[in-house]
Amino acid sequence: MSEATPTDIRLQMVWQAVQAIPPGRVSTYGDVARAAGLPGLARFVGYALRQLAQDTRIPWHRVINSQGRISLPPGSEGFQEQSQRLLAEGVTVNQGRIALRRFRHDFG
DNA sequence: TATATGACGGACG
DNA sequence: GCGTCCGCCATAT
Repeated sequence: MSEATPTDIRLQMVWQAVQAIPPGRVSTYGDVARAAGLPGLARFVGYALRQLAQDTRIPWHRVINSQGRISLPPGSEGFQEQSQRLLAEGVTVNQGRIALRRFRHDFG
């Protein structure tokens, strides 16, 4: 049996924080990291989302960068997927730019 | 062991 | 608004 490594634990924390983002709202990598108890590890959040399977039920599309933009290559499949999912939730997206209210995990 | 890369962020110019 | 640098963590080679 293999034990959970520190990285495995962190991945769980991040996914849990992402799952807490309600529909129609978005959060940033940095905020998710803080909500997961990993302040400053925004980059790790990107890594965590990258590990998700395509059939995951975790709302990864609600995570954008601090600039209010989608952090995926413009025009890429993932980019379009994220844009479409956000639009489907009523979130306004223009050329990868999100004009919307950020969801604050604890800070309302 | 060292270096490069990545779904980041903040400071600077 | 945009590009560059540096700091952050984990992984790939």
